[in-house]
Amino acid sequence: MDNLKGRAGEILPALVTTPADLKQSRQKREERSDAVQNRLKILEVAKALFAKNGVEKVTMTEIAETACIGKGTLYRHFSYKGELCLALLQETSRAFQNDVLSGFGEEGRRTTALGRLYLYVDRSIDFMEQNHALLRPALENASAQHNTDQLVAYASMRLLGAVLLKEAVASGECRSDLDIEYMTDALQGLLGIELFIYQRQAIGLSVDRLKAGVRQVLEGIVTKS
Amino acid sequence: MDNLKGRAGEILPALVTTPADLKQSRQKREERSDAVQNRLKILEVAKALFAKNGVEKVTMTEIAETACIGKGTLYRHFSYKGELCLALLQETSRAFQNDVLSGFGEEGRRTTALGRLYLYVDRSIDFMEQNHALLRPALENASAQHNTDQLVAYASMRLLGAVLLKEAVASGECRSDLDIEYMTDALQGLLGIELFIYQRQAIGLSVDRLKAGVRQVLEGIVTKS
DNA sequence: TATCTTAGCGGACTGTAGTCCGTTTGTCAA
DNA sequence: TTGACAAACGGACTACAGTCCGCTAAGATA
Repeated sequence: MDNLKGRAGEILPALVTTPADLKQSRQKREERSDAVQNRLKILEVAKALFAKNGVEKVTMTEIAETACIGKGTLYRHFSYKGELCLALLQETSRAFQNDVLSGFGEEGRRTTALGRLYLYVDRSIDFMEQNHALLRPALENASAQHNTDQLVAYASMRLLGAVLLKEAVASGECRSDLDIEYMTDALQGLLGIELFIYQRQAIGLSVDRLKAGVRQVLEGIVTKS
Repeated sequence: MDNLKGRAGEILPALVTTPADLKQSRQKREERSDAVQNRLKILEVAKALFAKNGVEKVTMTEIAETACIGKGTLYRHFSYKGELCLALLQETSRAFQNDVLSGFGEEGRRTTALGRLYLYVDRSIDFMEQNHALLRPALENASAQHNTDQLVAYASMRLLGAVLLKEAVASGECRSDLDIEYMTDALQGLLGIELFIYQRQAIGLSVDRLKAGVRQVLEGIVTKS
């Protein structure tokens, strides 16, 4: 398994760059026109099938057949269902990611480092609420898979949490003996999609309750005053 | 998806009772002798194969072939690999579960409710360290699956955390406005096997660091004195 | 326009999960 | 001991994931 430590530098830029962008800059030839067409067709078909039958129920074979392409072609574009989900999430994600990266715009600028950490939590939970159907398959087995996009997506989120935590500690708002590295993962755990779905659907907690809950945990590491 | 709320009463007794015990008390006829033999053979073969090739690599088909039984027979006993892992975990689990249920013996009696919560964390992490290879397949997709044993195992752990948290709040050691229900899930999240494996293997945190980390989080909800 | 190169295509193929159902056999009652 | 019955067996079968590799045609070159 890859060790993600210290890869922050390479990962961050990827956040604001789509895989397509990267490919174009790395490769000599552009993608062939039929390949572009097929990619679009796959995404279109997948989107429709997911909407109709639910992500879980749709098989890769079904997608290939519906799109009238061979399985080889499908797998050339997306090596498993999660990658397809990730691609469908791209548009939505970008807005979210830019928001986080920009420091949450005006709202973020008006508050402290700790405030931005809270904003990060709220936005993450909102994002999960809106996209959990695609997020689960997109991230499952993230640590086991060796899929680059998935690792990047996961590591990016982790890094953002780490940065915000570090800032909050540096600004003196959090206890200085905090194990930031552990807390980063703990935060990722609390904001994990599996836990989210369990809490929302099996336990029935509301979005606001989840936000308040994470906040309550974070309040615990705040410098006592 | 099942709502687990309020099922505490039925779940707790199951913890100290093996599936076999339950079957015996519920059914008229005892299990047929050839069935008992086959079950033992399957467990034996699975244990050996898991040890030799790693749980991930071993397939259900391979287990059936090695045990010289039909696939139907295998699936009659264990409907998927995780159930097999759960069965193999039974012995080890029981010691752990009894320990928790007994209130951590002498050590638990000498300390406070909060102390027992910390003990619970430590023991859980130790347990994961020893059994993660079987625990991951045993619990994966726990929320999605409708497997009874799995739900019981998961819900039992959740309940124990809830009880210990409640006691700690009742004894005045934790902030009284704590959202216990949320915190229960959060604790489950922090003690989740997926996060554990990620932190241990991908990030490389030590067992002691994990214990200390969870404790740091819990210290945050402790009544300030 | 003709030729060449190779990215991309597609479907046959392999391996696994999991089901189905006709057959076998352990157990119990007479 | 025998017959009846259901529990248990087992392997053929279906469905899906994912790979492989020979073929097709896009588009670069001249």
